[in-house]
Amino acid sequence: MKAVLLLGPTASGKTAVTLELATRFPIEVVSVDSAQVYRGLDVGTAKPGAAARERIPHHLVDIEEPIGAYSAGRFRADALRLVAEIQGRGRVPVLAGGTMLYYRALTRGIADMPVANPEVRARLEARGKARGWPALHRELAEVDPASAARIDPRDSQRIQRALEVHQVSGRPLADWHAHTDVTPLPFEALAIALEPADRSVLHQRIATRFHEMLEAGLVDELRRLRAHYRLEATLPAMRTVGYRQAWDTLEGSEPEATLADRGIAATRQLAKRQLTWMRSMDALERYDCLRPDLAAAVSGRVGEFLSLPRGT
RNA sequence: GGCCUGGUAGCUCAGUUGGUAGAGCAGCGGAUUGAAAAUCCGUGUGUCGGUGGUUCAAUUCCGCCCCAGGCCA
Repeated sequence: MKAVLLLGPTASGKTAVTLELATRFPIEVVSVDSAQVYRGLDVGTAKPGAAARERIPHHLVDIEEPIGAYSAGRFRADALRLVAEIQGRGRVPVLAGGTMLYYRALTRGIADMPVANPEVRARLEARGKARGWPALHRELAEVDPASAARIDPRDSQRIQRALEVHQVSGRPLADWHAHTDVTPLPFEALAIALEPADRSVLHQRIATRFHEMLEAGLVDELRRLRAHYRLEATLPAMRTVGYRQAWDTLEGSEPEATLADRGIAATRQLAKRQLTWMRSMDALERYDCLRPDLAAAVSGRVGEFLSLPRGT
């Protein structure tokens, strides 16, 4: 069985490519996106609209509450299940998105370690803030020297996670990692990567798109979300690009006049990190996402891939 | 037209009692195993507005010019 993987940074044109693919193949899209999973975050995540979702089934979009927390581990399980289901319907799964950790969890596996534990995290968070993360890093070195050596003493999130896993399971994180299941994907994959030949053009697109999001009511959307849910700035959904900056404006900690610039800069930084991930990954077929015939070119390649007999 | 203030990194600015300069933000490179659109690490990219003068040496002192803002006409 076959599946198409479509990776690219924000604003690289993934949506346009999937729309083109849908005109030629019976596809269903599995979103590889850590922000589009949250219901209500529509404008700022460039979520596919009602029209697109009517034409093409989209999975892993709007599956979690804004006060919830999705994860790489859940993504791997969900994506594997969905690929099988889609193939069972005789259709072609297209896994498209820009959350590279999710992509990695899918293709290279993820250790079967304990899930997030909110109570333990809250406790560690409080202690980290009170004593400083280097102090907790020294504690980590006692129980999990391998992870401590790998993690920077200032990297709050990773120190917290490593201590959490140890406290919950009694085993060091490094142990769990050493036993990561690396079973190959149960399907044949064509992995397409969209990268800009000229970064500055992507930057222009990002700026244009962010201004469009503001005009489309990004701030009002956040205002409504805040009225309906008990949101906190620390929630994953509220730390996403655009919503985080709009949050700061609504709270009054940053001026509204700088919102566009702050959002655009954050988006550029996101794109840069996504591109760093992509540079380090192999087995990708790379396309310049700025070429005018991008959708047609990818579509042609996908047609070739799907018509080839299995295994050739 | 006259006077005043400013012109230094992509932006906002600091600084050099004369020895060619540094912060924040932005940018760029990297890490990335259940919060990842997160969390971190590394890294100054510069005819110091132009031009002439003084000086061993000028971004710094002086003259003139240009530009921006303010005040007065």
